[in-house]
Amino acid sequence: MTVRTRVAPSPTGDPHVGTAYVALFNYCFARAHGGQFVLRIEDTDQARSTAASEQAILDSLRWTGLSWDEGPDVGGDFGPYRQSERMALYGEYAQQLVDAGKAFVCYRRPEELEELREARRAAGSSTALKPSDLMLPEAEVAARSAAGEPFVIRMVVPEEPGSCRIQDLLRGEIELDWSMVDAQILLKSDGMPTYHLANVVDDHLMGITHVIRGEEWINSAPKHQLLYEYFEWEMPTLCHLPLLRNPDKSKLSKRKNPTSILYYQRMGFLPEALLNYLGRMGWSMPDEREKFSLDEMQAAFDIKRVSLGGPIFDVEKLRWLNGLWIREELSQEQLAQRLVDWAFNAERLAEVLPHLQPRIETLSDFAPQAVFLVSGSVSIEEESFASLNVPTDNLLRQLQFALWSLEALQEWDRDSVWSTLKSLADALEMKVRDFLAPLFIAMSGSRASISVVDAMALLGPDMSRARVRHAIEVLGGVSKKAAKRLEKEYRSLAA
RNA sequence: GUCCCCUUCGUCUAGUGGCCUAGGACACCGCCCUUUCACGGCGGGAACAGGGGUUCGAACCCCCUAGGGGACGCCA
Repeated sequence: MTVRTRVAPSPTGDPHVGTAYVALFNYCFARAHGGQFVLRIEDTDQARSTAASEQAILDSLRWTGLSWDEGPDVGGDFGPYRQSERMALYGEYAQQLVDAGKAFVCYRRPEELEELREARRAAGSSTALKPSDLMLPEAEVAARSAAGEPFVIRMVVPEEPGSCRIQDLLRGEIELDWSMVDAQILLKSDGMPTYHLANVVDDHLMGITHVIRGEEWINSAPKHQLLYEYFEWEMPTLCHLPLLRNPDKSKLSKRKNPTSILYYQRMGFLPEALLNYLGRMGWSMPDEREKFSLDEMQAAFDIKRVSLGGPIFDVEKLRWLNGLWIREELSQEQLAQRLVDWAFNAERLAEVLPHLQPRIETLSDFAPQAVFLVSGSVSIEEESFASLNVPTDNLLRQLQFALWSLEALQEWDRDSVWSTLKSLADALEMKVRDFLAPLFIAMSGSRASISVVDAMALLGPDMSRARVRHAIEVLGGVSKKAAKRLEKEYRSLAA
């Protein structure tokens, strides 16, 4: 038995807790059955996949304590630096399908696709585009081909009414209508495969027998099943896990919650506790105990004990569990070591000291000035902003705009943060100093601290954003209505 | 809008036809321990979404309704 987790690097390089969640269940399932657990990195999207973002996700998964087996080397090593090999690999399989009449070359332009979809939406039906919808007259195809227009390869899908049956390990049989399944793009115009093709080809080449993934994939299972049929390969067993949710029950997202593993690491959660907590999401020990190690979970693991309701990620309970681990599982010496490794190691100090050395007169000045860099959150209230003499509404506006721009930021370093905030201040026709003032307080809890941009770089994206969010909340929050109005204004600023 | 998935305390869950007057945990409240605060101990309030069936018997099986979520991309 071989079980895999596909890990998708995010453009910002933040490894998502959802990835660790799925990986944990894959790990336990594989190990409990004496099988192999392997990782497969998604690198079919050139925008999100860099050597750094791949390394980041691997590192943070390793931090949680999960381990994996070396899988077969499919299509060359991972990474964009080996892209040409991978293109050749998937291109071959795509061609194989084209030759067999199971896939076709498509020269449709994005505008045309949008038009077709719009027409269907207006008709109130499914927006799935079928091969016959996409067909162009032969002369047109020849013309576009001769003009060197970009093309994609799409899969052929059934057009007649009917449904497809999918077997799910937890849900049993799921019946999905073919009318919902579109002529999925297999090979993009840049020559890279989409998830769907890469997924099936990789899994086959890697000898994957079980696929445990998020519920969001159920709807594309028919495509995958069809591809297995086209290639005449044996299909792995599918199992769809429930999705982790925000407190408002929507799919866990960084707009509403810190979702990066790095955040929980920086926040001072123990990897054992984080994994333990994730193991309690939709799953329970047979004896119902709350605290258990990875080994214990694996030993008692039974995939049938997964409950299907999407669990809400509750940081309060995670904190309690983390406290249990600290109190009950760590000796004083071990705790001391954890503390050192966490924030008081030479490497971290080297990042922080350049900013603080010029500002301290005695060694004891260090702690009060650095406290906000190691704290999980800063204690601020509405009063904290009073000295700025800016109306609350304006403060909220500035903070909300800053938050949005920071959420959109792809690279998190001093310069990127600075230029984003600077251009925002310019757009608002504000002095950078005035614009940054409330952010200063949001980050550090005071008006006197190291440069806010440096502080954000040191704190990292999730921690920084969480603090801006906290400040907004402290100031009374932004109502839905106000958010809508602000968003409009924000968009016009960006334009 | 269309299709799919889901539905036990506020939250995480136990529960697979009688053991359920529905158990545990977080959070909350009260009491005890304690020079304070935590920790710890004891206790409390708090749920089977609604309606129909099936059955001697339904949280558990079936149907309908409602609610929530997801998918509908040259993202994964």
